[in-house]
Amino acid sequence: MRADEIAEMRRLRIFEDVAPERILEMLRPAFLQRFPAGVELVREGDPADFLHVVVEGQVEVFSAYRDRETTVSVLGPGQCFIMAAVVLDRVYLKSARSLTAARVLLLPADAVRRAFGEDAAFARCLATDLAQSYRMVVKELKNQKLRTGLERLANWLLAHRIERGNANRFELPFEKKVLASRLGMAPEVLSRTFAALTPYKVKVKGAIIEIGDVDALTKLARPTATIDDPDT
Amino acid sequence: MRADEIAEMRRLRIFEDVAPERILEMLRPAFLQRFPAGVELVREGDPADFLHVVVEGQVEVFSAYRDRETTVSVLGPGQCFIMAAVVLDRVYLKSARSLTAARVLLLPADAVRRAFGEDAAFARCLATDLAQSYRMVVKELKNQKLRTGLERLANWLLAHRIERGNANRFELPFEKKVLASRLGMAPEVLSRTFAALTPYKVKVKGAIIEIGDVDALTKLARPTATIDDPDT
DNA sequence: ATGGCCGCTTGACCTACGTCAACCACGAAG
DNA sequence: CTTCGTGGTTGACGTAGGTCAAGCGGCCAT
Repeated sequence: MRADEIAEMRRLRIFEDVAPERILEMLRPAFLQRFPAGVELVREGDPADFLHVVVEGQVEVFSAYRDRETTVSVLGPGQCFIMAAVVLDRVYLKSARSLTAARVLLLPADAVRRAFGEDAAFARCLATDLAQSYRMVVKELKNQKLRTGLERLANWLLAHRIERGNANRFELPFEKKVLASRLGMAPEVLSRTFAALTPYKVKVKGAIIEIGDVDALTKLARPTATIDDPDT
Repeated sequence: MRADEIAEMRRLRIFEDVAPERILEMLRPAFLQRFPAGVELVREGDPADFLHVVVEGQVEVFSAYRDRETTVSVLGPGQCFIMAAVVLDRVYLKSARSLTAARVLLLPADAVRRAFGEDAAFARCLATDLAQSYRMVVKELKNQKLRTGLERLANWLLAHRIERGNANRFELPFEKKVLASRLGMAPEVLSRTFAALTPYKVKVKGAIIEIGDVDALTKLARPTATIDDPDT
């Protein structure tokens, strides 16, 4: 890794409050790798050799069972995945593939575990990160078990609107079939569900979404802090 | 708290590898409380004042949205809940109620956070516990998104059979309506789904379940380590 | 330019599941 | 013993969502 790359890496959230020497020690055996789109980075069931951090691009985390497949999340720069498997030295529970061309930082699992065992600041860092991840999944589980497809889409749109700085017009960050899988429905159903939102002034033209009446959509979606607020 | 109670508490899994003085320091401001069945212990959306540990009895963790409700998990002795909220100093994401009469250890949140900040062993303990909890929820999310009700029930039965020491005959640990909610279906649907398992030699007489042909049920359920194995 | 591929949409149909209501079994309280 | 309440079951029906197939439009490569 080059010096400028190392400088870039140490600003990652997982290294917050960790001593600089410790960060360098962990980065020494690490790789910063480039992948084209559509590559499987990690396969469910394999032992966890690396802690992965997305530096650039998008990574889809998904899982398969029988002939079905579902995407658990889509990660962007700064987010890392499969921390729990690395900390516990277990197999990956999910697979991951690059959705776009991507740069990924690969931290060898044993180095991470050693740092976890020796460095209290890093251990705390991982703990808070794990706690946040845990809460995210819990929210997603509630989203799935308590809401219909229409409600999930409506709430996703509202959450994404906020993420985009309250923009009432934005482009979908990934393909509709990925969104469908993330929301837990078939692509065809997503199409129909978008169509069902036209009475609420949601316009769809290709990947461009326009939310014509935020209040109407909010009344339909009924967002809740304990499911939809990422800071709660 | 009495001396014998304190001795009982320090054997809890969350205190593994934590120095005895530290444990005592955390237990000093703690309460060991008894609750009758059916009491709400924690309400979703409230700030997290206590880390709860079930010492005796059963606790149902659930969440509500609009007029719906779903149970996220049912906890028994030794398991603790809402750790993530305590560590991050956020509100509870889920509610909890006692399903039976129960004894619960209540550790004040600020004491837990102080110990987390000062004691590396305890921080690591929380981190691994959080990592395990994280993986459990991920498995449950996959269970929900990738399987039908029939598959969820079949797999739950197999998992529970193992938990009971490979007993082919056992009693349900809680009411069927709770099981239905845990599995993510209406109580009526659970009844019908049980009925649909008779061709696979599953007999139901009240709360007693008899699995007549483990192989047949396994062939139907197709359990997977990355969803069903609690040690994976 | 054009042929082919891929993502998306639409329609028709089917299945899994939720809902509502009646009914039954069992146990607690009178 | 009777009565009532609660948990569970069953039937009839409605709805959400999956599936299959056809068609459409944009985009890339020849």
